[in-house]
Amino acid sequence: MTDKQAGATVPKAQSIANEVRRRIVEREWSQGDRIPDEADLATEFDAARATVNKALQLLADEGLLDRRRRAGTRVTVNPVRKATFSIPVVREQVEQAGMAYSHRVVAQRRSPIPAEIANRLDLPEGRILVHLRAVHYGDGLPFQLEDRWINPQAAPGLEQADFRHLNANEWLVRNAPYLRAELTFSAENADRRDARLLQTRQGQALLILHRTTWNDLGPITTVRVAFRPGHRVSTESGHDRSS
Amino acid sequence: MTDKQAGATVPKAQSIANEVRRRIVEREWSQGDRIPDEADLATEFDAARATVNKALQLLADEGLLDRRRRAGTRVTVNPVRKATFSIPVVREQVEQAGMAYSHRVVAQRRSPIPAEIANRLDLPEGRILVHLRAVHYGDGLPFQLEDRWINPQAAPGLEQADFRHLNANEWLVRNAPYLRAELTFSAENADRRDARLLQTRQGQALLILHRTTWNDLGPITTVRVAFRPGHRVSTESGHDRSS
DNA sequence: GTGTCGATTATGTTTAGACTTATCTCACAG
DNA sequence: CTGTGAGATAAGTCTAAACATAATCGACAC
Repeated sequence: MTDKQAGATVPKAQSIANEVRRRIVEREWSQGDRIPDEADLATEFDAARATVNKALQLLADEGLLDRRRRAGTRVTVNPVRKATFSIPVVREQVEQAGMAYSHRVVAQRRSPIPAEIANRLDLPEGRILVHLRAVHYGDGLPFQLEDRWINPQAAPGLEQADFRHLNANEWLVRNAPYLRAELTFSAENADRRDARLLQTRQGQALLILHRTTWNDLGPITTVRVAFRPGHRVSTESGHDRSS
Repeated sequence: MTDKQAGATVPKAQSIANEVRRRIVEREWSQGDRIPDEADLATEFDAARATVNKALQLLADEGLLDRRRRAGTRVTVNPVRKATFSIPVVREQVEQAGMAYSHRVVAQRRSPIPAEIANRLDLPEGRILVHLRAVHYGDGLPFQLEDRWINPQAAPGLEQADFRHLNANEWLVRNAPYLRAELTFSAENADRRDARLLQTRQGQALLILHRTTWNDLGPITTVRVAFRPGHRVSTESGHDRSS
């Protein structure tokens, strides 16, 4: 009685989730309330318990419901809502904005890692890794600045790669899938080098993204990305069209 | 044959997902490859097809697999990995860092919205909303600065709320669940007011978070949060302990 | 070669039923 | 009143089976 318009049929689990979500948003069931158990909802919606389970799991993943065995399901009191960002490959990002992509490798060499990087990667200071700095352009204007360290031990085949043609980001994405990643956003004032490479002034506020990835061989790479001034990274956490 | 050590039993779907993930990361199955179909995997892992389905759905949600009816399941060529941030309530954020939380309302009044806000909220310019500015402190030092507009029409009960005691963030979280949210990170140089309220210098790079939320009555609130210098927002996208 | 159409197939979704497991409840003993 | 233990209960997981649906593939006609 909620979804299921003409066009595409909405899966039952979805429409149950939508209806429950509506009841929460409209405060028919308010914060902390215990909601009917799966069996009851299954009866109400004329569905199997597994289907109701799927719907409620979904809402629990969204952070709207708290579920505990035996204790039942309650509406989350203090929803710590989650936001999902998809971090695309630079080139696609640029091209999606309708600009022509190009990139330039500023420096590429093997070099002992400084303390800060060693710390981020959990490797001993002074270990030799591949250090790479590159600028990515959209329509000839700087789009982002990349300062990357790559661990050859976790990225087999690295020696053959030539980053002047294929950018490092894409090579890694295609050749070294990761198991774990850590992302951090921060803001920094552009230093002299940032300013020069991004063609902006020193002191300009820059959005910085640090990303480190690991696989089962150890850390793969850590990178500091400085976006061009004014760049925004956004997400939309919505649901499907409901009722 | 992968998980299932002594202690807690790992759900079968999980351990199948782990094993498939391992095969992908170790390139037994590489980018673009078609992997065995659900029925075959069900046989291999001695599970029901539904269980395999659940495992593969999980990996598809992670962005590791591409699944299409009839066409089968393939390893994603260009994994656009997703990062999930949980944006907690300020007070909890401060307290989790082991600091004492306090906040101060700098301004609170009903006021016509300027063009920029009207645009963000999809409301006509000049509409009267509640405008609120507040500073949140940790151990007496500025932690973040909040500049918020609230739409009373979408937040029933707002009139009674007194934000000098309970902060707006928490009142909204508890009283106006949202259906859709939009988050944007950016960086700005602190203007004179930012600098004064955050006790820093003008021009300091600040990490800015814009958040707007909607429910079925329309836009609820939009807020610009300026974090104290050096603040980082991070996420860790990992999986469970596998094999 | 090109296009159409129908059979085939892999995934999508649901169902009913069973068993497992955490934990809440309550009665009873101390 | 406090602790303990048995029982009940709600979610967690899995299974086997069925039907739905999107796409692919191949046969056939042109």
